Amino acid sequence: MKVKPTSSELEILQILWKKNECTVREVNEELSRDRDAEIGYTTTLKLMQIMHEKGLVERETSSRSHKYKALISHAHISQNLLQTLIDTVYNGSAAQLVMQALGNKSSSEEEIKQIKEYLDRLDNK
Amino acid sequence: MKVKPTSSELEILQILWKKNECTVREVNEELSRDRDAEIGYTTTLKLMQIMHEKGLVERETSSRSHKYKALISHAHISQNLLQTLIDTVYNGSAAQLVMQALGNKSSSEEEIKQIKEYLDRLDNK
DNA sequence: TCATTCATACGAAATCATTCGTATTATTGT
DNA sequence: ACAATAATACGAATGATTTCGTATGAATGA
Repeated sequence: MKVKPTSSELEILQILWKKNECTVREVNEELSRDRDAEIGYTTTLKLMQIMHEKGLVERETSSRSHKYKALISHAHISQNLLQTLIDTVYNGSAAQLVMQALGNKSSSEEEIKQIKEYLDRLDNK
Repeated sequence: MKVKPTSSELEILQILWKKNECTVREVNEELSRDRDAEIGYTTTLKLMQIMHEKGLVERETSSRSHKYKALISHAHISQNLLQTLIDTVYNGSAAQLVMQALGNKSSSEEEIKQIKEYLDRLDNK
């Protein structure tokens, strides 16, 4: 149950989650856009081949340019990363993390309303 | 402004934050306790020397066994890691992260109450 | 057809992080 | 005083991740 994608692998998974299905070229272009530097095509290819060996992605090889898909869910990985962060940095307290997350300017009125509703729903169980 | 401690460095920072000031030996013992394997003294030493070069820690060299202190705050790093997680995994939405964090069994009644109070306080501004 | 283009496969260099061995020097207790 | 103990410094092995070059073969179009 311990899936630990490296940080490059995570970047690629992001893209696959967003687009659902991708060729290496698509991923490579997206990747080069995300970082500001250009990244070699074969670099991306190699990474994705390794991910395939590890079982992180599956691929459709019927057409010449293979189509890749993520095999682990976004929910699964994010849950994992989140838990790791809570354990290692917030000393196990989800509340602490939550409060820091909300302390940012990045959370709007609307978001906070959503969260309150969510908490109310949690309460009613 | 981009401080990116490696994962070993982060482990050491945890210890320094908790104890405020440490010798290499103290860190080494704590570290060996945290992982279940023994870790060589010089390994820890080297790591801390590198952290010193990088400016992650400062040290007091007046006594024979140097005293190390973290130079970056827990708040700063955790904010950073959190923001990275939100950006890369939750597509910039703190609310999404918060909801997933609270969906765990790891958050107790008490924690949820705390968060609600916190949100109310946020509202009154 | 055949040169060009574009895909995969794969080895290996480059980089970065972790780990430890050894040398050297300071401290301590008998 | 001096053997044993314990600290730093530092080079270098190991291991993991990232990057790319080159070989090869399939598709494309002039």
